[in-house]
Amino acid sequence: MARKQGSHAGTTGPKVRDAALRLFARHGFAAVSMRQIAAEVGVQAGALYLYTPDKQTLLFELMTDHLRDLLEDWQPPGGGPVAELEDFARHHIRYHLDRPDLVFIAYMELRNLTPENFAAVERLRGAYEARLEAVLRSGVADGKFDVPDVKLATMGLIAMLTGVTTWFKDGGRLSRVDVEDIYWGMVRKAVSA
Amino acid sequence: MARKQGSHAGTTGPKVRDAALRLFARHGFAAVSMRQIAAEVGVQAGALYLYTPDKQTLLFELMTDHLRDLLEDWQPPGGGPVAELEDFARHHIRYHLDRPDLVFIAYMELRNLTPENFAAVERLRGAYEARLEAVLRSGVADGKFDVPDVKLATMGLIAMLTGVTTWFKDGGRLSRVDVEDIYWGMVRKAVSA
DNA sequence: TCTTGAATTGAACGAGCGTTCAGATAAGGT
DNA sequence: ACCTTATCTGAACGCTCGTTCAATTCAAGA
Repeated sequence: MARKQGSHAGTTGPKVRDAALRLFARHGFAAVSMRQIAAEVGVQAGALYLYTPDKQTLLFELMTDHLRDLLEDWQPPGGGPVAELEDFARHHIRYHLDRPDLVFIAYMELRNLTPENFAAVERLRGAYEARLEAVLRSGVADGKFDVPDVKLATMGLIAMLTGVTTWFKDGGRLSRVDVEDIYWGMVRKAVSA
Repeated sequence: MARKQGSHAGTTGPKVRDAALRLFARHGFAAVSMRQIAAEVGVQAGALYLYTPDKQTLLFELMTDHLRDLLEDWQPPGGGPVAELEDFARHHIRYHLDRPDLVFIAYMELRNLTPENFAAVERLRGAYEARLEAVLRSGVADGKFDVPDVKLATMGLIAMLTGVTTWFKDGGRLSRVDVEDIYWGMVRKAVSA
């Protein structure tokens, strides 16, 4: 009854995060117990506290790491507003289809964050939205796009693109590239001058 | 310590549902206890079981009543695909802005339903989506719309429109009608031939 | 006014919760 | 081979959970 064979912080730590991610996404933060996470990892509940100060921080760090990844994943590539908007749309869809659990959690469990943690997550999300907003604004400025309200268009487009995670299944009627193409077509037309 | 003054099933019943709705939306189904709901209503926890067989059914009935309302709220008004699409978009936005808590719950708490209850809710949601799908399909048939995939366009448009609940605040920069107009403009262009 | 039944209390049930910690064991540098 | 230290166990803490039920009181029809 003590340290286990093969135990190593470098392997257990990520396993804790993976298990928490999967379980939070499937059942919701509040519905998942530390003992369930521990069972998934193969340790006792007490051992989790070597890797996180508490349950709330576990959630918070999953969210912020995800949003930081998302921000790093896309920088405006240049080439003008239309090319940048296409690049954004395709990257957004790819990133979201690759990490459905993280996306789900980052949208759904905001209310389980403390006010400070919530503010930090909202700041990161705002930074991402500002990227798209800047592309739209520059496209409006040189007459490539026509939208009555850039902020609203930003929110509308992100909602539409993110929604792909709610229905897309690999091996279905449409491939990922098909989906990218079709969404990009709708985005392009929705903001076209 | 027993029956309270002014007690009446006709008043307590709705109060239970209202309190559950508000609390579920704010904190999540799993994070809300029957005792919290009871406190909000002004009764003891045991009394709730006169109005619902259990906590899960309370959630399920909130969802199904909402979706049935949504289905009743909009019938194709005729006048051709373009007019019908506009009517759908405007109704969808209005309905969702009027019931943010119900909308939130119906999207977020699906994973807390039993498989049977989940299937029933999905059936209702599918019926609603089929309404929009039919409008798009008829518009494509007579050349008014051009979308590469009607099903995907349906999901994309509903996601975009529903997303309005995540950011709209009354008294902000844009009125509800402004928002309706702008979203309708984007929808129209996104599916335009 | 009396009686009947609907509405509610308050206590209790067993179970599970997040978190802490002393003690035990394996890993890894010397 | 030894020793230190990182890793983990298992028990325990006080608390809350959903749900049940006998007892009690109010409302309302006769």
